[in-house]
Amino acid sequence: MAKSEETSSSSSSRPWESYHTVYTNAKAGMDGVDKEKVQRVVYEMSKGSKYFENEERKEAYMKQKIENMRAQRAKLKPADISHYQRVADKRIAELEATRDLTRTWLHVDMDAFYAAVETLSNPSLKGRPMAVGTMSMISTANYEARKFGVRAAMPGFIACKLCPELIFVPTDFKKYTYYSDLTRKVFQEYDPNFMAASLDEAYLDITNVCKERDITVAEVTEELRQNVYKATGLTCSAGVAPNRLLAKVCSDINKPNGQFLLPNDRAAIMTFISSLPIRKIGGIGKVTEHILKDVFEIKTCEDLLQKSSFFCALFSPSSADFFISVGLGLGGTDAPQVRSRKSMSNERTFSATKDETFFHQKLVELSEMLSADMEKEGLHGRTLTLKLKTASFEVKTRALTLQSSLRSSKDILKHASKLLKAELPVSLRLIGLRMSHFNEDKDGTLSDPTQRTLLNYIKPGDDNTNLVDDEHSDVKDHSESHCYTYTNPSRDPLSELNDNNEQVVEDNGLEDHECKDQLNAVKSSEFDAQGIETHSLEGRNQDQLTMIDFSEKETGSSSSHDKEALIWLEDYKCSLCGVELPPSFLEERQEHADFHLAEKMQMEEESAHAYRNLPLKNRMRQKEAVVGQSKGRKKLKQSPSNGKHIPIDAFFSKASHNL
DNA sequence: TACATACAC
DNA sequence: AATGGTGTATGTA
Repeated sequence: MAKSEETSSSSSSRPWESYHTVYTNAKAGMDGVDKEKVQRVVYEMSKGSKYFENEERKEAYMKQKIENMRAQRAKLKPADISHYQRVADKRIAELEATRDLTRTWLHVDMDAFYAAVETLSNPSLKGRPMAVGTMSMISTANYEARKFGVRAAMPGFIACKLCPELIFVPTDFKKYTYYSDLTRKVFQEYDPNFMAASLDEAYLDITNVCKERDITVAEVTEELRQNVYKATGLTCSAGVAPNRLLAKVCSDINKPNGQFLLPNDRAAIMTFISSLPIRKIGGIGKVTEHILKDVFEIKTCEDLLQKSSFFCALFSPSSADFFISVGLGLGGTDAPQVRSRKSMSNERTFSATKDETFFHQKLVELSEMLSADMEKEGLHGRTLTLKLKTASFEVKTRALTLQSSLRSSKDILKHASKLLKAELPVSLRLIGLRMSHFNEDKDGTLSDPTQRTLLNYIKPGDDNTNLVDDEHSDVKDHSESHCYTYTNPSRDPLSELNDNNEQVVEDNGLEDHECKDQLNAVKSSEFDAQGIETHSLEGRNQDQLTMIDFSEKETGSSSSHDKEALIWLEDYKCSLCGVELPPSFLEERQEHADFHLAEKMQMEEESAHAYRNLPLKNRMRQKEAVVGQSKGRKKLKQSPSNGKHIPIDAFFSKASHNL
């Protein structure tokens, strides 16, 4: 009753309490945090935004879902309930029979991993509140920052408000991967088949080590953590339990730099589980917690077992099994199997726009990235999914399954743009592409992984490629996304040419300057400076490349097209205006050509009389002007839509005749 | 198969 | 000014 009083008053007098974020959940290092203040600040910074509106929309949807479930629950008659209770009891017995207490699982979790690594490479950050990420999004915060309520997944500008002293460090996945590999070498000594869950988490079956070395679980765990520290200078926390689900819960208990052991004993497990809030369980998130609490008054894992009849009555069998298993303290104990990847994707966020030329450009980039990533793993896919996030944060996916699998960026682009066209017009803030339904590579054209030109150049010798490597394929990240402009092999030779280019050298100097400023402002490490340098270098090389492509082809083919005919340079760019349209855009290209033809005819007609009387010299000059214009456009290709005579938007608008 | 959700890090 | 990217699983139609 005290609770209902609370909720009813909060919506009117204290509006921030009804904005349910994830930022005030109990988390390691957040003990002394003034939650009410955090809640208020987050609300103040968020309200009125598109994001906020979307959160409200989602919240409303959830409430609806809860109401539906309540109604269904209310429909159950006493007879139904006793029926489902029998069903549940049977299922409980069956699941109980699968309990395996013979294995000892250890879950390791590095403490504030990204932040800790950054502090290692820049010790002046020690003891100061710091976050890894940007003003838009924080990946990790160190413990000093967490005291202020700053935490992962919080936007940086809100964190700033909570902690004005907060230092931001940009993410550098190369570094984290390097340290992650060091930790994994340690893990390997305890379990050669350990499961890497992410860069900073792993599951180890330490049953055998304990037996073989005849030492206690506690000793093994202490030793492992000590060895991780020796190898990396980083602390970690560990949890030990008879299954992975519980081990994960346990590793959180004495975080940071601590461990917690749950004995392989049923009574101990049930005691442990009984008071455990369901939200601590991996797989139970904000929504599930809310539903279980509001519809069934379930807060702890013990409650899960008490209310199991409802699961059998109202949830799918697999959900019911999951909830009951959790209530029994069951979890995975089996040996990790090698799972093949199911999908591969990339997506980019940008400031919301309706610019269809921009969309097209994004699709080109995403297609090329995705294609390159698939090639690296020798994959071909059959299902392509386009992901869109509208300016109002609504997420849409549009999928297409093909008869035969594909991988080339052109094919991907062709289908992706078809999917996108059907959605126009829209205002978007994100576009993504996902490929799934894989077939293994037949022709074995695995590209050599030595192609990481820039990485080698920037940070030599960071690699120990003989790591254990499980399914931690989620390690693709910024380091790779930065490289996408280099993934087109046909361009690589040119990029080397550019290294000797005078202008690039000059720009390098400029960039250095910027990096130093960054360094001072952020008090960051030299790695970061290099990261920045990498990024902007690529952008410039891209421009350089395009120019070179252009002039080469222009001079090379000028003899053959005395009528100023449109040709597709590099099979890709219009020789007349520079617009980029891959061969797969057949209709688009035809229209584009028609446009130029019409334009030319009109021009000729208008100036036919005067032109014919001009001396040859002037006619040449006129032609040069066209070329010069094109070159200029290439340089300014960051804003491609401002070219009046490029009707690319029209291609997108005419969605219908391509479907 | 298509799409939306939920979840994790 | 400003709220990410990658991957899996699951429910539903």
